Amino acid sequence: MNSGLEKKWQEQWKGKHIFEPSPDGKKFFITVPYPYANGPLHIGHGRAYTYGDVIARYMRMRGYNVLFPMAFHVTGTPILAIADSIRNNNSEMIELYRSYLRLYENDDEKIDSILESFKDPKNIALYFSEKIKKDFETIGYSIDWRKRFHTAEPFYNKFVEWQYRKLHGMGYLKKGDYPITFSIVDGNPVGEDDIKDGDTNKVTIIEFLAVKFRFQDGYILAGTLRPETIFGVTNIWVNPDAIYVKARANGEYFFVSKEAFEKLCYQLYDVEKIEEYKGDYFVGKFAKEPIYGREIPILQARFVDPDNATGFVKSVPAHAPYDYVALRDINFWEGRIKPIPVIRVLDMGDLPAKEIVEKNGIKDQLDPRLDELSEEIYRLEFYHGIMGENCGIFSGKKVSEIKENVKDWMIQNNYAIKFYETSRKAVTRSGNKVIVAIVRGQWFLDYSNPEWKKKTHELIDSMNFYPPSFSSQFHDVVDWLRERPCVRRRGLGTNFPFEEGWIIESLSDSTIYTAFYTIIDILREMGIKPEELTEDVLDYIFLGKEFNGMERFKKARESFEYWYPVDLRVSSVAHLSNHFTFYLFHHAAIFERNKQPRGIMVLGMLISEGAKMSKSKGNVIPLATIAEKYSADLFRLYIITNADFDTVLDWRETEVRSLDKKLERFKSLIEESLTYSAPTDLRHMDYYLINIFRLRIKKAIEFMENYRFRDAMIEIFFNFLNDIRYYEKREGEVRRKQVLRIIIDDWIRALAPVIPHLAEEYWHRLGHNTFVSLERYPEPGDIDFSVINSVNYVEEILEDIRNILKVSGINPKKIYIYTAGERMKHLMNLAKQDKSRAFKEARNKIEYSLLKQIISQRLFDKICPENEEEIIRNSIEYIKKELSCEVILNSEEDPGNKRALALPCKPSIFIV
RNA sequence: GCAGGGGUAUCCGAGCCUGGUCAAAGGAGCGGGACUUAAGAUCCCGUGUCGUAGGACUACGAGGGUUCAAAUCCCUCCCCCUGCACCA
Repeated sequence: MNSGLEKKWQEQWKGKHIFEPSPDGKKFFITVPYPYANGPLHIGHGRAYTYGDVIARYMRMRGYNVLFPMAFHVTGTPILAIADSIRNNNSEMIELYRSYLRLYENDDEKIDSILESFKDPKNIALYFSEKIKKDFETIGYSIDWRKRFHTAEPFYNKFVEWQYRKLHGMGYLKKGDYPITFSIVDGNPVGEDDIKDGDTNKVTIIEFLAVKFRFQDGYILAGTLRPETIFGVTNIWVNPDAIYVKARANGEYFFVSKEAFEKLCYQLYDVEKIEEYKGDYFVGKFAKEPIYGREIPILQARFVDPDNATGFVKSVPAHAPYDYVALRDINFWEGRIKPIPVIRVLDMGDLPAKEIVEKNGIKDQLDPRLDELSEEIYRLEFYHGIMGENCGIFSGKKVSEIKENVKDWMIQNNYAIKFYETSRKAVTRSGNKVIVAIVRGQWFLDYSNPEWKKKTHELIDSMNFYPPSFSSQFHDVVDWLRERPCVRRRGLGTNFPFEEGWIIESLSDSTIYTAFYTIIDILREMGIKPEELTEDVLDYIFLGKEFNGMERFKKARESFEYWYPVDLRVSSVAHLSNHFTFYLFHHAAIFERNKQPRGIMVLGMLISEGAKMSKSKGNVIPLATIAEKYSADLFRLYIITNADFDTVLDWRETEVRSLDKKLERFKSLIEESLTYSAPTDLRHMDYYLINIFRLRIKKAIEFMENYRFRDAMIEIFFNFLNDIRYYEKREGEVRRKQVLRIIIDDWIRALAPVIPHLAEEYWHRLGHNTFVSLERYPEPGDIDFSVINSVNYVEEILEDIRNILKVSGINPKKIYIYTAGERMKHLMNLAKQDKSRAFKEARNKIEYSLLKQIISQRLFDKICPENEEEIIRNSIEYIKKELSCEVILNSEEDPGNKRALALPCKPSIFIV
């Protein structure tokens, strides 16, 4: 809508390089996490950058030398996977990308050729980073594009490598085994994106315990999530129709289902199949439970799923509804099995499973309600259960306290091994089964290191958070972060420096890159080659360690010294428990105290028409269409004003349109004033408008100092628009146009951070030839509150009169107003200090009841003008006009006997 | 499960940290009026209940409590949302 005007100023800013600062004066360094460049961005991404930009622009106008850079993230598998899909002619992916390209291209042939180029992942990253940059320019962000880079560049690889050398040197890297979701057919780990419905129905990894029951020359493995009930095991369940396997692993023989065997191949070492059986082979045979060596029977049950855990289930009929019902179905194996209670719960008998099953009238083992009941009993026993006398060293302990200990104890005594299973049956997008595999030799960032945690806690204590409550949340996250795998087998990114064949994972390579912004353009400008970024060089630049030959890098060192640390990092709450926290950890580890982050601003998420944006709902709004469809300034104004920064922001078309009307109103107010000049003979209402404007500016600045731009804009945009409307009501349109000229310069500067294009345009049309973007933010100046108060006072009287009219239904001919005399003022002042003394001074009933009113309405706390009569007299014409009838002030006439009832600040009123 | 956040009038959404000035900001919607040939836009008034004088009553998820006074502080319960690890 404004695209011509907006483009004009964007080009001017760009052409004059006004957002490309050099070290000079007091600095402010603000960053927003870079986006992943695998497609067009939507307005959700725009929220963080808009906030960042508004702050950047505000701080610039407050006299800071502001750096606001950005770059592009390309690390990881998604871009690779997209290129693969396009190469494999995956029609879904091709259509998706075709639709993305249509946002930017209208020539079908060109789209095809670009799609063709996407078979190379680098081209996807390059194409979209270029487009994202263009989109951002259309929103008017004051970004310093000289700092741009992407995370697969050799320069960046050197930087990340350096970081990992530092971390390794400090002992913050670790190596070990790690369970992951995995596809056997693809031979790859799979992430949420690779799993069918993985985004809506998450798959997590569940750690089962596979209990070892001695059977023939090996062990039957029975999976369980409740190891503490092992003491009450009475039998083992097997599915008679499933296929089972005898396998060798870890030097022992195991019996498990065929499916479990496949999983174990990826969880244990050197797993080998020896023989296959049908499930009924086991039925009626015996195995030995590991604790006491009791012989227990193996029985058949249809509820046993061979594709869940090991395919054998240990049976604890006293506490597991499934087991109880299955045993009941076979008449407790002709009475030879008796449930063994091992957990006591108050208010329940010995056999909770029996109780709950009978209470709910469960008929057989396929009843779907059994899942819920199992859950219920689990909760009950976990939180309120005590281990019985037959539980060895655990007897008498609370279940919730020893559950983990039982697990450890069983593993240590070789009674059981771990078995990992997915939380639900899952397949990849191409339909291949997902299992849990253990990665050997996985490298981790050791976030559990107490010394590292301590440093990070200290950092958090030294920082500012917006909103402040997030400080404690960060402490919490730091406390329970554990080892985090930091390398992957595939994807774009930086090679792991300590072992071939690994790539540093995408979140792990994006922790301290804000430091890189300070030097990247200098490296390029000076023709420095990536391979020159040796450990010595980067130690010098970032840590100040001198070395022979450091002269060449002096400029980079100085730039880092000047700009670092980041003063404010802005991003959405989604980054809290990952990126933001890693950002803090890594800074705490690597940089000196005075180079650690100073502030973090956490934004709420953005939804569209009341729902989370998603392709399936069709409510995703691409950033690319915003400037053209609405105008950048309208978008920015909406983002800033429609919700507090720390709450959910809902993009609603109807609300955008209604905001647009407000913006149009603003535009016409300004434009209508351009041809007028300021009046020289200032009147009462002129002073009112000037002073209320100053007051609004003052409040706005106070809000903005805490980055509360919404509140600030409510003052200087919405409320002030209302002030102007009120002024016009009282003084007329022409006068309004004239008087606005007095404050128009200040007003435009005040709004410039949020609506920079309009501000720039009007600033120039007012005859200035500087950029408003580089002007100083207005100062409020002295505020005369008496003018403001007197206007409010008159409005309160009007409100009272209207209320009386409404209730009484009188059609007024004459209105009498009486202001309070000195006597009542005196009593009020007394009441403020000493209520009982005031009552003593009351001379009569009327005074007494008025005093009561004063106290109950707390009139003495109101800002009450001294000269009430004069104020009303000055506005009497206005009052008459508003009520269209005669208004008589402090007349000798007193037809309603109201004169004596006047209170300070609350004149009495009589209407005929 | 673990952690965090929330439930406010027709709807969206402020306020609660620092209790009173809160029938509760700001929008949207709805009703009435002005303007207009009309529609739209804009502006004004109204929008819990009752009330022939500026008031009273009932209200801020439910239930208790603290207090002269609670949407705001404390306790219990119910419900909802977000993140949880290789996914950027």
